[in-house]
Amino acid sequence: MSENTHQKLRDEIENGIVTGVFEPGERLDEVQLAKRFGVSRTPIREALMQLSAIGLVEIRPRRGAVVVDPAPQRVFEMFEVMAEMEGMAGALAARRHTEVDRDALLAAHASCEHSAASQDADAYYYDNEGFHLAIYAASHSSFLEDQCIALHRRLRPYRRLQLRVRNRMKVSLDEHAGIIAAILAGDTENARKRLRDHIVVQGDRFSDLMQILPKAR
Amino acid sequence: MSENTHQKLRDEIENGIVTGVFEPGERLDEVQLAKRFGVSRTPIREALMQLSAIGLVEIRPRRGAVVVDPAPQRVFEMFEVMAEMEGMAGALAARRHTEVDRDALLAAHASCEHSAASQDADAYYYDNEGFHLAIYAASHSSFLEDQCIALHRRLRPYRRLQLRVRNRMKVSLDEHAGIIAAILAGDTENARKRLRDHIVVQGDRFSDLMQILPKAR
DNA sequence: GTCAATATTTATGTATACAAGAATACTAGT
DNA sequence: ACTAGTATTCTTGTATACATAAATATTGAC
Repeated sequence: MSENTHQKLRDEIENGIVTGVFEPGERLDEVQLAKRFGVSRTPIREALMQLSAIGLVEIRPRRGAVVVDPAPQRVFEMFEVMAEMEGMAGALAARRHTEVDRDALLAAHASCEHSAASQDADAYYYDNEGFHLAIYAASHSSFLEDQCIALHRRLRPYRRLQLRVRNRMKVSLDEHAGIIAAILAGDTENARKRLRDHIVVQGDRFSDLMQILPKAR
Repeated sequence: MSENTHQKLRDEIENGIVTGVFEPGERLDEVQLAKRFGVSRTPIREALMQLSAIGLVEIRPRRGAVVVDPAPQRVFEMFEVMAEMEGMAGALAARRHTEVDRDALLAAHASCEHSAASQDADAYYYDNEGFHLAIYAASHSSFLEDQCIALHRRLRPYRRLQLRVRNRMKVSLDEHAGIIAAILAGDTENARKRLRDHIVVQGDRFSDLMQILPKAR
């Protein structure tokens, strides 16, 4: 290992959790992970410590680490907060966006249109992320951007499920169009409201998804 | 050490950073900390890992950990986000607070009045924290509450400075009264606005404080 | 005397060893 | 056969050892 291993392990494991390689509630055995990644327990533990600090895993004393499995109520709250933060990012973006930001937003939106047109849910999922990242960047608040990215990341698994909902891509795309228009027009409160609703809708749909989720496991 | 050491160390070091025992920019030497707390480097490192995950320290590969010293711009952004989150908590509290919450809010407010009356800045600082915690709790969103507490904690050092500003206690108290009234009246948007402004004012004052800060070091 | 190249030292990163608590298996007694 | 108590195993938590990169000091040349 040439460079800092625990950093990479942190990313690997975090990614594994977010993409479902490690399922919620799953026990993360240190020696098992160590073998898996071909390292000793030390960097594994350091990675798990970091993940516990950001709330992705829970470490119970003397009983090891498990992937947190937030109650539906809590996930709903996370969407609620996400909605507010996205709204804030949109409001700031409306006020502060530069020409570079505008081009990035339009390009991201175009990508979404493209993948929606070809009915490619995976591609749309990816491009949608880019769209939201562009908004965060346009807010010109690096702290808000960091916070949004972190929360967005944690909600990934739940958001991914939502694209399976019928017609969601089309609706999402329409909402994006309205959001972009509001931001580029400099209409802060409209941008805030539209983004907030955009996420809240996802949260509302979430209750439907919770009905399906248990079966998937 | 009978129980999980790294957890305690994490809290100790975090507290040290937040209260100024470890100054921003200060290098956190592992062996030094290990000696200081009478443990080996291992749990110290695990504690530092956790602190780096929440952004309180920065770990540069092979170059050790330092207490992060956010640029003024970034601190301002943190206040901006804090304002929005507090506003959200207030809005939710206005809608969802129970009788227990109401009593807690009134009690917290009474404590603030008391310490303000006796011109005790330290006591007011403490009671003020209790007031805000009561609002978070009344929001009945455990995730929002956690986020607010975490951010509130990180802004502690900067907020502490602000009470030195002349008359700040009196003004703060008046604002609290308005906030409580809005929450108890169930006026969500008024509560949001008042709380947002309450924090933003702190942020605005912050620019003044940045002029003083460099001298203090 | 100053700068550069090299040697030494110091601190971090990772692995391993050891200690102790929790989970599990096993044995004995009813 | 089932329960309770004990023994064993397994895993985490902490300490220590070793390797390696960065920082510092030293020496030599100009």
